[in-house]
Amino acid sequence: MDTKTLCLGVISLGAASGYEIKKAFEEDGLNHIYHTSYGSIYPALTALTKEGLVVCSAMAQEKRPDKKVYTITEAGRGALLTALSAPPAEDKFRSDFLFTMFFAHLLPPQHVAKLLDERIAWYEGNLAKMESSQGCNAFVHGMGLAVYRSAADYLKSHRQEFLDHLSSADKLVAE
Amino acid sequence: MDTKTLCLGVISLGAASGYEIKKAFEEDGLNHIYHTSYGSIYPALTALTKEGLVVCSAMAQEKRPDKKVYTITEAGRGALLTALSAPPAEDKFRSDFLFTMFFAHLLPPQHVAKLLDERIAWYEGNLAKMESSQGCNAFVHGMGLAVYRSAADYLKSHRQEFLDHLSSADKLVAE
DNA sequence: GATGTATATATCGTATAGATATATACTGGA
DNA sequence: TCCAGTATATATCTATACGATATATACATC
Repeated sequence: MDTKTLCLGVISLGAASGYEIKKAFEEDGLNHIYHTSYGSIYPALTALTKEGLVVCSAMAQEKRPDKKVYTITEAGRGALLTALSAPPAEDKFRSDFLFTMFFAHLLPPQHVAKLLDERIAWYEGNLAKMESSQGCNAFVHGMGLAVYRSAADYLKSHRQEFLDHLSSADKLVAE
Repeated sequence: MDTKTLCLGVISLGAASGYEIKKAFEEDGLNHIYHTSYGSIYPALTALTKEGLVVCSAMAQEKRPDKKVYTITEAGRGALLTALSAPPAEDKFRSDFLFTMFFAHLLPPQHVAKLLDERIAWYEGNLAKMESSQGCNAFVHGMGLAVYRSAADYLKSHRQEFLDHLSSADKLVAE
């Protein structure tokens, strides 16, 4: 799913600026589903405009920087439908944290404990945010909640076991 | 977590070739935790060798292409420890599928049903593979299992509800 | 008065993903 | 038997993506 499609999707829900598209991937229903950055969004919007899939209208704002609002065209709706009809790529979970835990035996136990606690807090913080906002698509929102909840639950219920396992393995090495 | 660190981590568990490092991120315990490609691995191995963090020994093989086996150095173990001690980035879940489901109202219902069934099968297939292999790190392996299981369970238990919701929303539009 | 956050666009360099090229050997089906 | 597909193995190329940075204004907070 390239950035052009991501932008087109957001704009299909209503005219938006690059800044607002970025926010949609941070706050709104798209959070934790896909990620993107200004470095990809702005060039994508320029390309979409050139291809006639969106139109741009500059908006002068009082007390705010000028805003460029992009609106989807009929051709844009067609292109979005085509892109969404292609077989979706595999779901990918990427975790610096789990990679680090894979090598926890190399790290001081108190550092591992700190990392575990921080990640539990991170998941719980996100869960609280997600639970308070209902998201625009209940099915997608619910899936995010289910996955994050299981991650938080797993970390909480296996934290001590893992730390115990690490320290007992350490003792064996010391012997 | 850059590719150099990913390679260094795998090599720290035992000497490995670029091909074997790739496999570690596809089959072994690192599957579903982090992803990388030859386009990143081979340049990373070259850089690691130049920096003296790994050493390369060419291995001629009978009936197989030559293999370059990389072994970690003491400096490499130090560099790995330093990299693992840095604060880990946020966990990121990226799903073409969920992004598509976010716009399910634009797609034919039977196509949405097909996508749901395929994704359920995909999660269940992965779960079966993960359950049969025990992984080298029980904690990390267990987290992967927990998350995938919750994803599969969620999709199975909300599939029909979602499809019903889509068709009823469709009827409202038609009226 | 200084610092931080929010709004808003844009670009730059590096890193990454994914496809492709090359080569050999084995396996399974038509 | 031949052909296609899969597995082993390295390497590179291009397009894209990420993350940091620059710029500018306004507002809140300390």
